[in-house]
Amino acid sequence: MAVAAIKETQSGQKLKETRERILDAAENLFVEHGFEATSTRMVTGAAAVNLAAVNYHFGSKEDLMRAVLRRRMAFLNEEWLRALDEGEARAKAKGALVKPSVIVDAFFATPLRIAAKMPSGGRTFLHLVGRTMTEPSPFIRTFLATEYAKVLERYKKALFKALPGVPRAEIVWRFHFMLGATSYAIAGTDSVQLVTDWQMVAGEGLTADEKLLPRLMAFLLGGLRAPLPHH
Amino acid sequence: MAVAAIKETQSGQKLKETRERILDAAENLFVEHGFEATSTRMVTGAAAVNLAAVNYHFGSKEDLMRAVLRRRMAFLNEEWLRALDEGEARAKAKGALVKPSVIVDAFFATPLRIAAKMPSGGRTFLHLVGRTMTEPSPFIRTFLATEYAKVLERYKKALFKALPGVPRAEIVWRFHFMLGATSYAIAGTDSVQLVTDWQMVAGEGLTADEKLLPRLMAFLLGGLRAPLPHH
DNA sequence: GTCTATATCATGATAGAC
DNA sequence: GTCTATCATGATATAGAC
Repeated sequence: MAVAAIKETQSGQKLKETRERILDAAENLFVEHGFEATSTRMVTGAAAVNLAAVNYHFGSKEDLMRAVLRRRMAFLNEEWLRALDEGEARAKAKGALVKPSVIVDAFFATPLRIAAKMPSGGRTFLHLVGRTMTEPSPFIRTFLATEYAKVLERYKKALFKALPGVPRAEIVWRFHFMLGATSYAIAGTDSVQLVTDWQMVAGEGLTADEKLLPRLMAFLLGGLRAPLPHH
Repeated sequence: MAVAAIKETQSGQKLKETRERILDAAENLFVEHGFEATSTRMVTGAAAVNLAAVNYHFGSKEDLMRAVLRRRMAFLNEEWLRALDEGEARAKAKGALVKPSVIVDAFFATPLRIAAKMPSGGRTFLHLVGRTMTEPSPFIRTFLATEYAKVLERYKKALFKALPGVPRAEIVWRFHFMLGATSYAIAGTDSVQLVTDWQMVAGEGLTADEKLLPRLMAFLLGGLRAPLPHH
């Protein structure tokens, strides 16, 4: 192997490692303190890279945040579409409509299943997904809106088809309620400590319990299937 | 009336007005941008008071945030306890257990009813309540934890009594899910715009619709009453 | 490509005149 | 009680050495 090739490989790997270290550190800090309260100094310090590295590799702090989100959302979006495709294919094979419970599972259980398969248990990933849903910074909200748009459109249409008797406005409302319940449960920002007299590992929060998934799904489906309110 | 008395009254009113103006401006800005992204200069600018006024009247930016929260939470806590007292008194008069739906209504509908009675429609108040539930700043979370502790303890016990057959852990989980659905719905931070093909006043968000309350209650009760997941 | 050093600016907070 | 002036600090971002 030529020396030039080795140098290129090393250079490429080193570069990738630096970028990745920054992304990892930034993800952790953004999740823990939020975007605004996290400084680039904290990021470069935690990543053990130079102060200028963030701007060199990403351009700005906002662009770093977008890169952090994009890295996770790309895979999440793929998995969301894959899960819905699979549900629809199964239903088609049986010649039946897709059940609402299948759609709800495909959407809301997918992040939890991704997290469960991640090396660290994926708690940071879940916190990221949940916390960003309530970030006030406008650029994050517009970024998420465009990033999620395609997937959400597909799920919305799937739910409309699966619930032909239900007014569409009601379906949309309930989808938002489900989103709220889920993002709060996985965000790890729960300041309401109701759990003191019931065993829970200290500091681990709701997401620590592996029973979260069945519990959450039961709740969401109960809410989705609830009788319609009087008009 | 003596001149001294007039002066005292004027001075007292002026003081109250300045403090209140700061609190109003801070509430709006904290709700819109979050605590970290809001500077004291933005607050004093919006309140049209001097830059030093925040520190003079409140001590620090954190103390200002606590004052903003306390001003609303005090009344909210009272109303929460009053609503639960009323529900329990009614049930006692009938010699029956308090129904879970009464407890859920007392807790989750109370902020919405308070907001509806407020002059501006109380949207800022709702956003404040919902938004602070997911603020990452540690001092806000510990403040909320202590501020809400007493009320939450009472509601938790009421729910345990009202649902004698249900495992307590399940009740606590579902209370958290209900909290998440509600705070997300009222926080006004929804970046997931699913509502494009269904009429909604631009920029008003979910809380603008006066149908939110019945819709939310139907969803929450459906979730609370859902069949328990398999263990 | 990477880091040192620094430019530029906004922040929270305070001292002291009035 | 209110204001002006200012402090020390920490922020993002960049210029230029290596």
